[in-house]
Amino acid sequence: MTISEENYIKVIYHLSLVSPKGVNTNAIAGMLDTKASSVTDMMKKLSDKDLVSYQKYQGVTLTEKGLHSAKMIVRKHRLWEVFLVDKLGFSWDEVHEIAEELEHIKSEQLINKLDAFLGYPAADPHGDPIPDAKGVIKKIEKQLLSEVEINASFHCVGVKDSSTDFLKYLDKQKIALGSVVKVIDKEDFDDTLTVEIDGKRLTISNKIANNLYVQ
Amino acid sequence: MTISEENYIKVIYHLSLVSPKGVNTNAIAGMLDTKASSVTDMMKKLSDKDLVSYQKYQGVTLTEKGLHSAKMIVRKHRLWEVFLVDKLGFSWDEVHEIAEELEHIKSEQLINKLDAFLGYPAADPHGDPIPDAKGVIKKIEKQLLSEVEINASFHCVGVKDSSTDFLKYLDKQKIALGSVVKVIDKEDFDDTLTVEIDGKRLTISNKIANNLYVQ
DNA sequence: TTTTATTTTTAGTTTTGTCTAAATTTAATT
DNA sequence: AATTAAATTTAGACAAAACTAAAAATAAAA
Repeated sequence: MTISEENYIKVIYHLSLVSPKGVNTNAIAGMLDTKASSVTDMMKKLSDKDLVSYQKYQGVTLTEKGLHSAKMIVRKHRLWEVFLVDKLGFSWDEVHEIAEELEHIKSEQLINKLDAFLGYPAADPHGDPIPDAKGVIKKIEKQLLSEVEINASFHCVGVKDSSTDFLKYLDKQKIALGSVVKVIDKEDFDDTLTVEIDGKRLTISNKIANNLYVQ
Repeated sequence: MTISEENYIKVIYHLSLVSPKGVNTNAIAGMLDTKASSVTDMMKKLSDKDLVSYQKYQGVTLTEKGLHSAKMIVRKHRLWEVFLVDKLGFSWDEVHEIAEELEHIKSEQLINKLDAFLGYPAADPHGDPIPDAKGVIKKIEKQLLSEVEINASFHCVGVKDSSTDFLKYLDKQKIALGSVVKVIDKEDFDDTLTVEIDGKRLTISNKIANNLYVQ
């Protein structure tokens, strides 16, 4: 499997989680910053290799084989992210790009030894679950901060949108995975929250609360 | 710089150490398992990028820029090898291939953080020196075991040929970097050595002794 | 249900890195 | 010094992965 093929498989996997009936050409092109025609070409190739099932104009889904490949790529990506943050001291907004490269390193032995070295982590630095060596993903039960009841306490366990801007905002406010959050008050007009994070009081917009997972 | 370009630069660097006057096309082709005509094509491209200086039929040498790039690739390769052996528990005959992939990961920050994480090692698991962030390589004074005087004691510090077969031989004989070697006797006829390694007596062919560096 | 708009695919090119086969240059030998 | 041998380069072709522009299919709107 080439790097390019792996990138297509990975994108189809992520889009499948949102639209499991079939992923359309334009969506893939958008994610990969390429053109729809290039996607069509690649779908034929991946279909020949039995990694996706594809019928003209009908969108694509991953085959069993393709799904497994996708999970292994995601596994590698997330394990490398843990390594970069826990061992090398990167902050969580810096690791995505580097992990995009590292996820294409081929050795299966490497990734399993890395997994052991890291202590078999369940989630990456953004709170996303890490598939095990067989591809099994343990679901992490979590709610968006925007949806929890008032006056209960939670732990931050992940982010929905992991764009650099959002992660930098969290860093600035000293919000990290594991931080304890308690919703003190919710404004009816615009859903702005007053929260207490690690004992510090903070006002948070609905957009922020809608991007932060708690448990 | 593409992965292919980096591989050419790296090979030219290694060949330059043996023939500093200029590396010839066929030698490069041999190392990269490609054809001489492909090498010629690539030399034009690398020359345009000012990474090598190249004149038809006259062989190539690295430019200042090319030399620096080569050292950075070697730095990455050897640091990753240290990581694989010291942190992940690979044996020294398993790491080369994986490091061949890892050496092409782009981030400079990554490699400097990795260097720090590993404790700024001076040499890789085969005893080869690791260039620092500026490209400076501290020479390791070393002699081939085949060339040392009888009855003196040394430490193993590296290997010349790091082929899998040779490394496996060393593993089998429990010879590792750091092992203490004392030459007891040398056969005049075929230069076979009788040595004591970590207290254990062993007979070693000249071919072996000629591949093992001591200090 | 036509017509229009959008999405997707086809057809034909481009670039990168490779190849083969032929031509050229350098090195070696007589 | 002329001839042969070896190494190197050119010319032309190919596969992978991308592109543009045009054609075809599907979805949306009148």
